[in-house]
Amino acid sequence: MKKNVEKHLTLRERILETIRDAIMSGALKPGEKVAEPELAARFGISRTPIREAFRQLESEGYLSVIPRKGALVACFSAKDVEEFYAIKSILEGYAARKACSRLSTREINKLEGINDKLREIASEGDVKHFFKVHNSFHDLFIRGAGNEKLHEMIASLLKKFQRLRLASLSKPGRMKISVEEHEKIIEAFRSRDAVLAEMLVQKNAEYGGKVLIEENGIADIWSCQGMDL
Amino acid sequence: MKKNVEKHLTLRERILETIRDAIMSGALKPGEKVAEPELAARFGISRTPIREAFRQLESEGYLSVIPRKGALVACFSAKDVEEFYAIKSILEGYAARKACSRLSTREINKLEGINDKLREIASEGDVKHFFKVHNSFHDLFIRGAGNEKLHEMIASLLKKFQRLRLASLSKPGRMKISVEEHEKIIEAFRSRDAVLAEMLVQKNAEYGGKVLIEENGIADIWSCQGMDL
DNA sequence: TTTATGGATACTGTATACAATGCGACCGCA
DNA sequence: TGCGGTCGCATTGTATACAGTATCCATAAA
Repeated sequence: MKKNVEKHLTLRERILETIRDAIMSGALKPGEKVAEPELAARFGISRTPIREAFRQLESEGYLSVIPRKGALVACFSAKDVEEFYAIKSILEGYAARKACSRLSTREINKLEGINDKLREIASEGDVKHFFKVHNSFHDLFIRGAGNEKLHEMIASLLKKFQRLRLASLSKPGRMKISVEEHEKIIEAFRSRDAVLAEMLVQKNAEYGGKVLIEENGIADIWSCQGMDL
Repeated sequence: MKKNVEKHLTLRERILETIRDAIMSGALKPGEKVAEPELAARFGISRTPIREAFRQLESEGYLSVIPRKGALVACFSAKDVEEFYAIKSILEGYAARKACSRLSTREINKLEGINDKLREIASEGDVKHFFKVHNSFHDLFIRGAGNEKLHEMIASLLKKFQRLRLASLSKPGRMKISVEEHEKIIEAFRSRDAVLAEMLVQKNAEYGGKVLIEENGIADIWSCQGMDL
């Protein structure tokens, strides 16, 4: 009776989104155990769709399922973070290089518009809002590379590490710096300097990682001390 | 009573491997429908573990599951192939660049040893054997980059497109050229020329893709004409 | 007091039963 | 003959029941 539109989604699909959101938002913490019967009771459904959702979440890297023991929310080690930002840097850098010759003037203007908005949000200090708009900035030029698989790969990678990136942007002054970096990137796009654009985007990504690793690390928040995988 | 060692694998894990192998080897063709009841009957198990395996295979990109319609083996379009080789090129290239300064002389010698073996197999014309050893060559220097996540990403990407790469290597003369390219790559490693190594590995990957796309394409074998998604 | 062993409990893995939806064939009508 | 609708079957989605195993706690022995 409520939302007939999305009533055609299967229970599995809905529970999948629910759990994934809970993990990304931090409601479910890394290392925390996720029990099937509890979720089944909570949502008033059987274990079957939940188990199927678990399998997908495991493949996507959100859960570590240990046979006959159960599912744990995946943890990040410092090395994971380092590796993540390295890969992000390569892939986004490549996307920027390719996009440089493909972006229309109209799209570059749109990037400028997004960045103007980001500057505004940054001065207000609304990190979550900044994060959303920030994502659309990157999304735009990554799509511009014209490689759909690449776009998917980056998107799923970013999704998995969303918490970390949010934490990175939350560091004092990070938002402002981000806006300035974007400005330079836009400049490179305008002058169709592919090499420069790639370099700037790479630096941008690497900097995001450094901020997290250097300042007292992530160990206290995201890793799972005393837990083996 | 048969194989106690691997008896501790769950049915789901075993059926997962079985289906994935069937897809990678081509026993299950792209676009072909995979029915749960049939598999259940064939292996004498219930649908439950099969369904869970489907969810993983879907996340990994081997199956396209359409709600209430069933599972199809995923298809490749020409664009998929193009995009795949582009990504492979970037990631492997980066791995080579990083590995260049990290590989020990011992490891480089091992690469040389593998390539000698490849030359031998190439002259015999055993494509499947060549393929296996060829993979170990790439695996070695990709691991050498010291980025475990990168290694995983490349591995899962290659796995998914295994059929294509095998087809690429099967083109006449491709194996011999591959050996020669490897030689140059090893040379670059020896002289610790990271930029050259990256460039060569990229070219190597791109060439593998070109071979497939240019020569009468893949459309006749791998794509699914008249099928949407 | 500490450790080991036994059982109870709770959870995972699998099977089966049932519900709901989609597809196709057959029949009726124009 | 062609088109449309309805019925029935097959397949997918979900629930439930059962079996096997791991964990925890209590009790007993050293």
